[in-house]
Amino acid sequence: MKLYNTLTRKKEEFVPLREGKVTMYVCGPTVYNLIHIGNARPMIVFDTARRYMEYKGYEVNYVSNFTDVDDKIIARSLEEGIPAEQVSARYIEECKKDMEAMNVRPATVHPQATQEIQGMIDMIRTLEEKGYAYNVNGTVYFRTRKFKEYGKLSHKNLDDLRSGNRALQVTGEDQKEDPLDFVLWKPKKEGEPSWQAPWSDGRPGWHIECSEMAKKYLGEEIDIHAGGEDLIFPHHENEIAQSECCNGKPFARYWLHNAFLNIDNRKMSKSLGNFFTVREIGEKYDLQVLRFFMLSAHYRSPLNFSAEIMESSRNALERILTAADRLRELEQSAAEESLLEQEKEKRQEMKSFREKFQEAMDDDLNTADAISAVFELVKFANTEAVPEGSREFAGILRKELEELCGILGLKTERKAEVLDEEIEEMIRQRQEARKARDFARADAIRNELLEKGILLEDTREGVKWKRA
RNA sequence: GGCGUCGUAGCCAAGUGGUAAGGCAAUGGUCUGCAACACCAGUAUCCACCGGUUCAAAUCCGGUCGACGCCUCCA
Repeated sequence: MKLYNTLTRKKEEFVPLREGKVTMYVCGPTVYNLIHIGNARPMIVFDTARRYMEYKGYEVNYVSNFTDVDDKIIARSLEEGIPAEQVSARYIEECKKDMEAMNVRPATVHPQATQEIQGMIDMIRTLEEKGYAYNVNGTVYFRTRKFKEYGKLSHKNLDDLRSGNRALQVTGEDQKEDPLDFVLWKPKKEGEPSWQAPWSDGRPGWHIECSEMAKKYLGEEIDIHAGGEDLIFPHHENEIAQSECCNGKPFARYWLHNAFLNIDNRKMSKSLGNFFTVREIGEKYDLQVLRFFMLSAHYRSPLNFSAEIMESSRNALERILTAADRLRELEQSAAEESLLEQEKEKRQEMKSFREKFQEAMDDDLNTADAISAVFELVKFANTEAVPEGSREFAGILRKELEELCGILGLKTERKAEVLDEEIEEMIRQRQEARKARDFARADAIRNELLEKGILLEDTREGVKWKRA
């Protein structure tokens, strides 16, 4: 498969360091609040990448961190008058709930920064010993000038960066040797969480967290490092500097970055406050719809979120679920048991959809194109699986649909749900009215149910319902 | 200012040199008591605009206009 590598700005054939195994690190959220739908994009996209690689037979060691020490968490803890670790513990739990609802699988490991402080201190010491770090009154900085390749990921010209940073230099960063130097360790302020270290009681800089956690759980050299495109600079650039200077070898071979999610064509940002949490969206839609929406565009294209597009996504996903429901019914009710002659040919024909799907996914995870292959399979199933056919054929199609959807992390089975006795009774009454050909009454009951959010469908197999 | 991305039907979105996938919405039809689901049909002579290269371009090159991202915490 080919992946677009930010480092080389090219699509490259993916070859893991060790055959059959993939090590992958995805930068996770800072847990100071419920996650927003922008956070959800990398989670969904890279979870899909992981699922596809596993489908291809790779064993994927997938690590995604929680940043649980940070200014915003501290601010929140002061606001609520509770310890910072209570704030982060709460939002880690909430985040995991959202992930589950989006069908994002738990990572192999979800390390937390505060549990890995000693490793970070060790890394900083090594950097200091090698001359890549310096201590000024308890604050330790990374000496970017000493790392010749600094800027290779973001393809930045350091002189431009330095001139662009003039403003920073005059605002109290004058103790740095160079405006591009960044913090590895900072001393605590009153009331902040802190850890003992050779330079001061304090806490690590943001970038060193990921360098250390990737190293500890995946090794000094990893296959894939991923995250949002805004992390390219400075976060990932700094990770490269720290890791490569400390370990003396290349850090990540493939750098993957997802584009941003906009809201009604405007950038979403925490500081602007125009963001939706995943939780809020979950109140209006099944979060499978959000997942479908996220995968309907290529991960490197900007994606716009709006109510209209979510409606469209909901309906599109419904089409897939309806087809899956129908196949499951045919598996029970079709006339024949085993494959008919003409169905054997159809089974061969069916393989083209999977081929198209794989081709799309092999091409830098083109999920939009892969979804189109799923819809072609849906149409094929709706047309070719018939009550007069065999249960085996319906089953083959059902499994095919389930597997392709499964790679995308889309469940084809609806949540089992039991209706209120009152509603069941209304449905029964309507059936009686229909039997008596009292259609006025039948329609009245149907409309009443619709107002309660229950949509009825009369089929050959009897009356069915779903949420409107 | 530096680096980079994008502009395809009402909406979303693939396609990146060989003559426009797929989905949503809308329309007509079949099915249905009526609906819903499903199926069938048609639906962009054309891919922001201008010019160039080529037998051939939405796809390559140059320019124009427009939208946007990073360079600062941010997925």
